[in-house]
Amino acid sequence: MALAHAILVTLLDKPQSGYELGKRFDKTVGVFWRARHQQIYSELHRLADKGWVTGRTVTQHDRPNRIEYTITDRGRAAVQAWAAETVEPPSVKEELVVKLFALGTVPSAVIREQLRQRRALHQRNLGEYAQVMARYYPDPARLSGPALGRYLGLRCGIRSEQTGVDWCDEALAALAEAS
Amino acid sequence: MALAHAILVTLLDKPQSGYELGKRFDKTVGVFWRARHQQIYSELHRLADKGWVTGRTVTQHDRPNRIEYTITDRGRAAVQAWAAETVEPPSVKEELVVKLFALGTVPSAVIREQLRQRRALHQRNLGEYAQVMARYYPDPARLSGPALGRYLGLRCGIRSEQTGVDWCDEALAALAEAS
DNA sequence: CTCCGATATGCAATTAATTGCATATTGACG
DNA sequence: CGTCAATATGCAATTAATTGCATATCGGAG
Repeated sequence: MALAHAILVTLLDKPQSGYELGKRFDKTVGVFWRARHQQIYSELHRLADKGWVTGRTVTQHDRPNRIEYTITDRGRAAVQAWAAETVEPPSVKEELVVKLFALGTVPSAVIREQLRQRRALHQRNLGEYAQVMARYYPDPARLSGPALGRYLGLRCGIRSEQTGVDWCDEALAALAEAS
Repeated sequence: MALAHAILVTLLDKPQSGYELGKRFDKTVGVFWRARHQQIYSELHRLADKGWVTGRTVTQHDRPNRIEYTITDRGRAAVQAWAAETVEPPSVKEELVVKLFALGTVPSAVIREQLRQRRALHQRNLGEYAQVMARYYPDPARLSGPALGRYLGLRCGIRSEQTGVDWCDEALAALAEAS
């Protein structure tokens, strides 16, 4: 029941359509709670049924109409109640490490190739985050409220991507010797 | 389709019952691919149907009988095929960061409390990992094969728990000022 | 003797998530 | 003019995962 809350939290910022939410998700909250567009659309219907959001069709002439969702007071109350609940520990699905456990049965060259790809992914994400940081948070010391929260989320992303790069390097070094 | 492979990988080490797999999961592979016992039992049935594992009932006198599963050659082949496939990017569900995005609507004291709890969790995990490290990998330089893979998995866990602690500290410091 | 906790396995119902597909508009490219 | 990409929303089927419950044995505590 937390995708609902991830969507609500995004709507706190401003009213948005399902499509926008989907796009936005990729960059911000979605990094920490990924969802496909189908899931977002159906969750929005459920949220509307519960009265936590209201939808309004916005007629557009240059492109298909969109349905803009606004969080309601009851939705805001739901966010506050949820925020006060005990937080669940993070859930990770990290297939690459599972593959490492198969070393011995699987040739290390196969694993090394995947480690290189993973390293490149982390590096790419780091680059993107650096851009966001430079563009939106040039002066982190002055932040407060929602902006501070988003900044700290970005910092979390940066730290874990950097950790990913470092770990890949360590693993690649260890496997190079062991070849 | 990757819980199946997580189980197979664990069975590479030695034949195990569903119960053992469940216990083991908590400590090793399960850190990177969590699953409940119900899921493990039903997945084992599916794996047996596919002929990737074989089950054998072991009569026990001091406790209930258990079904010990052994990976087959076809199972081993499946592991190798899976290992060569492109690895999926890690999927994270990190509710705590989502909550941070609600700052402004949610009082920062609520978030701070949860950050403290999360920090304690990371610290606790670090302690457990340190024990495993001391007990099983006192001399990492000499490792090879499956043991090296498990060691690198542990290193991944240690690095990300440490990153978690550091990030919590950063967030707590930032929120203390902003109160 | 009864209850509790660890061991050991599992079913059934529900919810969450993925996969595959469907539809419709507009502008740009060739 | 046809096709492609981006915008925009959604259904249906399947799979994965969670929640809640059920059962059974054994040893130890009270």
